[in-house]
Amino acid sequence: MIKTRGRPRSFDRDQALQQAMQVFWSKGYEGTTMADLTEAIGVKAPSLYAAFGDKDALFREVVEVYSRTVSAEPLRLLQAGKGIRADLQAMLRASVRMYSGKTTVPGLPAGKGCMVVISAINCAPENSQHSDALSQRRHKRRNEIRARLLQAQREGEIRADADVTALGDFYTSFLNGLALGARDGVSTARLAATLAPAMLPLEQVLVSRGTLD
Amino acid sequence: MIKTRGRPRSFDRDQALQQAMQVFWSKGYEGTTMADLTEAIGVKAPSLYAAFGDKDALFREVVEVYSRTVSAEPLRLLQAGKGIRADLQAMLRASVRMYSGKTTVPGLPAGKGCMVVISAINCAPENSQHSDALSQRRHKRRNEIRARLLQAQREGEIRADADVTALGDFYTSFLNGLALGARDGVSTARLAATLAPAMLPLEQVLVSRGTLD
DNA sequence: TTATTTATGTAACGAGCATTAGATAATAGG
DNA sequence: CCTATTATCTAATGCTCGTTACATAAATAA
Repeated sequence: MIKTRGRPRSFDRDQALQQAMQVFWSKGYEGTTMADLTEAIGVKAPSLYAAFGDKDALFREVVEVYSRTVSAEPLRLLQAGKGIRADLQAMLRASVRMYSGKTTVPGLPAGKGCMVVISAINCAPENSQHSDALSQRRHKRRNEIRARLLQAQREGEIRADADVTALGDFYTSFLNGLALGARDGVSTARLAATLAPAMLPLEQVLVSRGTLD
Repeated sequence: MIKTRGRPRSFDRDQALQQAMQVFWSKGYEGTTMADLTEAIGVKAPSLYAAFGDKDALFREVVEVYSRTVSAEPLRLLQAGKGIRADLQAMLRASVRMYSGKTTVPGLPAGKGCMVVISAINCAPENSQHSDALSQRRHKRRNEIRARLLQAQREGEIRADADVTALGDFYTSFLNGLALGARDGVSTARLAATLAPAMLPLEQVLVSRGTLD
C-alpha cells in the first residue's frame, strides 16, 4: 500500500523544482522556455507536464517554494525580537547576501536579485496573472515590514509621532532597489555599504538614541 | 529639392514614436507585439518597418527619446545648483511625480514606473541586448547621482569624511525601488511620504545642519 | 505469468510571433 | 502625359513556443 503503482518517476520532484527555480530566477517567466526547463532538469517535456501540469502551474509552484524557503529567512530575522534596530538591520543584511549570491545553473547566466522582484515585472497580457501574483507578494512584504514597525511603535521603541507607514514604504522601496542593483551587477560590498545610510531614518525615530553606531 | 520624392508618409514619425513609447512602457519589450504597435500607431507593419527598421531598432529609438525627454527632467533638477539638499529633493519629487503619472494608451493598461527600470528586466537570451542596454543606462544614472554628491562634497556642502559612494548607491536603490512601487500601484501620496525619511541620510552628512525642516 | 497503472520519449500539432514579397497607390520631376 | 520614387496594404513565410497523441518501458497486483 505504501508503494505507488506503475512505473516510478525517474527524477526527484523537489530537486526538479529547485532547478526550475534557478532557471526562472535567471531568465524570468517569459524568458524561460520549456526547452530550457527540460534541459536543466534532464527530462523531456511530457514528464514535466505529468509531474507539474503546465508551465504556469510549475512557475506558481516554484514561486511558492521560493517564498517558503529562500525569501523566508530575511523575514524571520525581521521578527527575531532583538529590537527593531537589530531586527531590521539583520533583515537588510540577509537580503543583500541573498540578492548578491550567485544562483547558477550550468550553462546559464548567474541569477541574481530577488526572484519575486525581477522574474515577471511586465508580461504580455496573457501572462499578467504572474506579474500580478508577484506584485501581490511584494505588497504582502510591504505590509509585513510596516506591521513590524507598528509593533515597535506600540512597544515604545519608536516614537509615537513617527510616520511608520512612510518609514515602512521607504524600506520597501530601498529593498526592492537593492534587488535591482544586484541584478545590475553592483558588487556585494557596495550594496552592503548602503545599509549604513539606510539605517539612519529608523535611528532618527528611535526612542532610545543611545546606540548610534 | 526641399520636398521629398515619392508618396509622402501618412503618419507623423515623432508622434508614432511617442505612441510606441507608451506601449513599450506599459507592456515591456517582450510583452509588446508588432500587432500592439501597429494598432496603437494606426498603420500596418510594413510602414513601421520602412520608417524604423525592425522591432529592435524601434525600441532602441524609443529608449533614446525617453531618455532625452521624460527622464531628463529629474536629472536637470539634480544639477540645478540650488544646493545638494534642495537639488536632491527636487529630483526625488520629480521622479515620484513622473513614476506615478498615468501614461495611458486607449485600450491599454496604464503604464507606470520608470521605463528604463521596468521595460526589460529579464529577457530571453536573444533579447538580452535590451536588458543590457537598460542596465547600462541605470548604471549611468547611478554614476550621475554619485558625481553630484561628490561635487557637493568638494564644494564643502557634505562633510569630507562622508562615504558619498555609499550614499549615492543608497539613493539609486531607493529611486529604483520607487519606480517599482509605482508599478505596484502604491499611491502617489504614499510614495511622496517616503521622501521625508529618505532625505535624512543626506542631512546627516551636511556641513550646515541648520535647515533641518 | 498476465493485467493494470504510471512514466517516458518521439514526433507531431496549432497558435502566435516578427518579418517580408509583391501588388497598388500617391507624390514629384520632366 | 510618362517615369521614377517612396509609401501602404494584403497576404503570405518561416520560426519558435507550449502542448499533446501515441507507442513503449517499468513498476505493482493478482
